[in-house]
Amino acid sequence: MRHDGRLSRMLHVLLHMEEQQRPMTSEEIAGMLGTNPALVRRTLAGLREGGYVVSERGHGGGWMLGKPLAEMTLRDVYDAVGSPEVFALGLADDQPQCLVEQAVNTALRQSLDEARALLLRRFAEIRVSDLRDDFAARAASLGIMPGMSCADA
Amino acid sequence: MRHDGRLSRMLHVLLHMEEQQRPMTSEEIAGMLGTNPALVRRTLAGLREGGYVVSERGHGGGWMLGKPLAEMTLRDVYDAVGSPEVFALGLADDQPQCLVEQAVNTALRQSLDEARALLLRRFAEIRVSDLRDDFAARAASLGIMPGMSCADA
DNA sequence: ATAATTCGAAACTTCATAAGTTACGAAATA
DNA sequence: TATTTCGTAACTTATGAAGTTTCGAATTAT
Ligand code: FES
Ligand code: FES
Repeated sequence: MRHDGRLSRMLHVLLHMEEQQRPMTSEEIAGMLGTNPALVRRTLAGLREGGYVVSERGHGGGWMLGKPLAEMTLRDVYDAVGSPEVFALGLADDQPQCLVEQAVNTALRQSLDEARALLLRRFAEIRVSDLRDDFAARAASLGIMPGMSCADA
Repeated sequence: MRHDGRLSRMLHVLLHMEEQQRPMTSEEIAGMLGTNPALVRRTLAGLREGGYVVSERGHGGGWMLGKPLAEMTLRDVYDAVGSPEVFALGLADDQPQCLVEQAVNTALRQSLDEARALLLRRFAEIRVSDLRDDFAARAASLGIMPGMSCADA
C-alpha cells in the first residue's frame, strides 16, 4: 500500500521555510522535495487555511510562514493536511450484520483507537520548532553551517 | 489509500471455524467473507504455517482450527498474515541526505514506533477466544441462538 | 480404475488513491 | 504590456491489496 507522506513533506517544508528570509516559490519547494509545483500548491493550500503559511502571487511572490514554528504542533500540521487516515490496517466491513464480525470489529477498533489517540497525543506535544532545534543540534555536532543549502534539490 | 483487511478477515474466519465441527471449504469461507476461494487459500496459507489452522485436500476436505482459540492472540494472527504495515502515514524518504528531513523523520518515527508498539502490545494481550466470548455475550443479550447461520453469505 | 472434490499455486486483472503532471486563468509586480 | 507566481481543475501514473482464472496435485467416493 502506498503510504501518505504529506505530513512528513509539509514538516520538511516548514523547517526550510523558516531558514529563508524570503518567499519560496512552489517551484523551489518542489525541487527540494523532488516533486512538482502543482502538488506543492495543493498540499500547502491546507496549511494556508490554518494560517500556518501565507502565499502571495506574482513577481516576488511565493510561500512564507504565517506564524512562528513554536506555535504549531505536529498535530496542527497533521490536521492541516486533511487529518489523513493513520492506519493501513482496517476492517473488512464497517457495519457488518454478522455478530461474529461485529465482535472482531469492536476489538480491533478499540486497539486502533487507543494507538491513534496515543499517536495524536504525541503529535500534539511536539512543536515544529522542536524539530528545528533537533536539526540545529545535529548540524552543530557535525560542524555544519546551520543555513545549509539544499543537497537533495 | 486502500486499507489492509487481512487481519480482520482472518479473525472472522477463525471464529466461524470454531463453531463448525467439520472442515470448511475455501468456497464456503469465501461466500461468508464476500470474496473468492483463491483469496481465502492465499490468506489462510499464512495461518497454516503457524499451525493455527490445518487444511486437507480432496473430498470432505477443507480448513479446520489447528489449535484452540485460547492459544492464539491477535498478535499471532497479525504475524501469520505477514505482519502487514500498520500505518498509512509514512515518511517521504527513509534515508534522506537533508538534515532537516532527518530531524522530521526522527520525530515521526519515534511517535509512530510508540503507537505501533502500543498496538501490538494490545494485540498480544487479546486472545482470539476473547472475541468469541464477546460475541457469545452479544448473542445472549439479543436472545439469539449462538450457533447462528451466516446472514451475510 | 474412474470420477468428483478440494486444496496449492501461479499468472493475471481490477480497484482505490496518493502522487505526479499538464494546462490555463487570475493576480501581482516589473 | 510582459513576466512571474499562485489557484485550480482535469488527467495520468504508480503501488499493492483484492479479486479472478486456471490447472495440477492430492484425497476420497463409487
Ligand atoms: S531537501 Fe532539505 S536541504 Fe534539500
Ligand atoms: S459472515 Fe459471519 S455469520 Fe455470515
